[in-house]
This record gives sequence, C-alpha cells and structure tokens, in this order.
Amino acid sequence: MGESGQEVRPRGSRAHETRDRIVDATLQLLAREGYGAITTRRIGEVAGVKYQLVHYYFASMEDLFIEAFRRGAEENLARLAEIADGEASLRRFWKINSDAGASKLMVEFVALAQRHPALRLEIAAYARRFRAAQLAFARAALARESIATDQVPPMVVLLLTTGLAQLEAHDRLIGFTDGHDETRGWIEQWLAANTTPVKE
Amino acid sequence: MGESGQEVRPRGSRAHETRDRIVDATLQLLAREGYGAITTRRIGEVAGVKYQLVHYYFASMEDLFIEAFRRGAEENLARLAEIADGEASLRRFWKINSDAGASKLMVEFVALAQRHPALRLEIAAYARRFRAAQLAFARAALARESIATDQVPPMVVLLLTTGLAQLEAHDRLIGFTDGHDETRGWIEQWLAANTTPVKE
DNA sequence: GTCTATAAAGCGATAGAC
DNA sequence: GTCTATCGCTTTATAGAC
Repeated sequence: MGESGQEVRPRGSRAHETRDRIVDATLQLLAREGYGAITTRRIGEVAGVKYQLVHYYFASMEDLFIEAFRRGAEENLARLAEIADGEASLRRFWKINSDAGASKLMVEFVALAQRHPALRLEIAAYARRFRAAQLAFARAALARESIATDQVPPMVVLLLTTGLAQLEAHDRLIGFTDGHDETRGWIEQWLAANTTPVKE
Repeated sequence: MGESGQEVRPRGSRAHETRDRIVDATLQLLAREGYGAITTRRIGEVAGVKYQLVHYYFASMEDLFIEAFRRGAEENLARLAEIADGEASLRRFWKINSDAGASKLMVEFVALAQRHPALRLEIAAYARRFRAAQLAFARAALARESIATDQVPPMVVLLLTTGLAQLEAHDRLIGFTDGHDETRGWIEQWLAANTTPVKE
C-alpha cells in the first residue's frame, strides 16, 4: 500500500469528504507512526476534524480499520494491474515488490488484525488475491525472459523477493541496513545479465 | 527469539524469582498476543503476581521491554553459537533461519521500539551482531559446500532466506500460507542436490 | 453534520501499611 | 517484597444542543 495520495471520490462532488479525510488520516498515521499511534484523537488531529466525528462515521475502530485497509488494498491491486498491463519482465516484477511503503503498512495492519478478527479475514482475503496476481505476473515474466521455471519456480521467486522487500522495510524501522545495498546490487547485476532490456 | 523456556538464574538460589516471572510473562504475552496486549495488568496476570510489582521491579515499561529483549536476544545468540559450533552447512544455516517464534518476537519488539527510542537502539545493536554472526556462518557453509561465493554471495543467501522466514511468520499471523510449502520444498530439494549430507 | 459535555473503562505510576 | 488504595491521565463511545 502506497502513501495513498489523491484518490477518486466514489460519487457526487464532495460528499463524504470528512469521511474520506478520516480514512486518509488513518492510513497516513499508520504508515508514519505505526499502529500504536492510532487513536481517535490523533486521527481527528491529522484529518483536521473533531475526533468525535470518527465515531459518527464509523460504528467502531474496527470498521474504520477495515475501510482504511480496503482503500489501501484496492490501490495496491490497481497499481499491480497497471504495471502488469505492460510487458511482463523480471525487472518490473522486482520494482513492484520493492514498494517499501506498502510493506510497512501491511505489517501495521497485520499487527492491528491480532486484536480485530474481522480485519484479519479481510487481510487474508486480500493477501490471497494479491499473491495470486503477483504469481501470474512472475510466471509471465520468467516465461518471457526464457528462464526455466522448472529450475526456479515462479512461486519461489515471488516469496524470496517479497520476503527480501519485507525484511528491508523491517530493518529500516530500527535504522539498520546492513547488507541491503550488497543484496540489491547483486539482484540488479543478475537481472542485467539474465534478462533482456525492457522499458520500466 | 524462542519461546524462552527455562533459563539460568544469574546468581543466588531463587533470588529475583518474581522479577524473572515478569520478564518471562512479557515475552510470552508478546509472542502469543502481540504488543497490543502488553499492559502491566496483563503481565501481572500471566506472571501470577500483582501488577503493581511490575512497577516495583522496573522503573518504567521501557526498562522492562529492554530487559525482556536482552534475555530473548541472548538466547538467540547463544543458540546460534551452539549450532555454529558444529560443522558449517547450508542445511544447518537454513534451520537456524527457520525459527518462526524468533521472527514473530522480533516483529513485535520492533513495533514496540517505534515508541521507545532506547529499545530501538538496543535492537539495532543486537541486529547488527546477529546478522554478522549469521553471515560468518553462511560464508563458512558456502565454502564448505564448495559453492562459489562470487556467484552467490553469503550476504545474498542470508537476506533472501531470512526474508523468507520472516515472510512466512508474517503470513501465518493472518492464517495465510499460500506458496510456503512449494517454496520450502524447492529449497529442500536444492539443498539435497547441491550440498553434501551432514548431521543436523 | 458538527459541536460540547460526559460517561465508563483501562492505563502507568505512586503512596503508604504491613 | 508484597499488599491495598488511589491519583491523574487517556481511551472508545454516547447524549444531546445547534
């Protein structure tokens, strides 16, 4: 999930604007300060509205989390579909997986989900869809680059690179990046040696 | 960090037993329910002592977190040293990295660290030591298995496998394991084909 | 739809008896 | 070292005026 900048208003001119601001604020706060910073007061502060309005628009915090997660998830799926719309390539695949902001947000939502079962189901359903979509893209990329998928299956490429992106995001949270540059450099080099150039 | 079972008492027979129970309870609670469940009252409940004793033994929650983290970290480093004491092998390396409990605990401590700067420094210092120790072990294993390290550097092997272990732990938190078996199966197969057998 | 006011509960932390 | 009691604060959530 990205930083969730500007997005389309579902319907009408500026209906539910406050509601959107609250959802935006939730995603921003989660991305910037982590789930420990999530309170109605902080959300209201960031959104620029009274915190009681959070309760007016959402019956509970869990409802708010689910709606915020859905927005982030939809943005991610849309971005993946957009990137996958062009020609499949390992380089593009690597680029998708390197979205640090999305990794961070997912970690925070999973932490929140430990205390909100309904959110957990929502996340699991999304994770399954997203992984399947990424897998399809990885498979297409490997095929196009003529890399034998019985030697390195697409799923293995997917989980190893996704894990690496997640690890880097996690390390960075504590200001620790030992080995990141060396590993990314090796991957870039490997891509240069084993793939055919394609515009990114 | 493992499940922190029995550990040595620093000195004396059963001095500071309550203190130890509090630290144990903190690690258990963190591993089982995540950092959102950490309160002095819940800790006291799990430890079987009045929650006010947490304040008697620890000036602040941050102090408690740091002590709990140190215990977990020391256990991890000791376990790594123990495993590394034998002959280096990629299979052993993979085994070390597959400790799901440790991955989970680290995620929780990093989340806590976002609100406790002193804890963050503690974690960063440990992470650096642990990664260096793992890297040395990975390097020795690759050398012993006669795998060219200029083709696949030890650091790359380290971060990819650590990332995978972390990803699996993260997925499991939301009850989602798509691709885990396939990926672990491929790694096992790769190890069988590219390494010489050694007792684990 | 947004405001003020407040309820009900939980939190970390402290004081003082024993 | 452990207990009871409590302070002061923050939290989610609700009630009712406008």
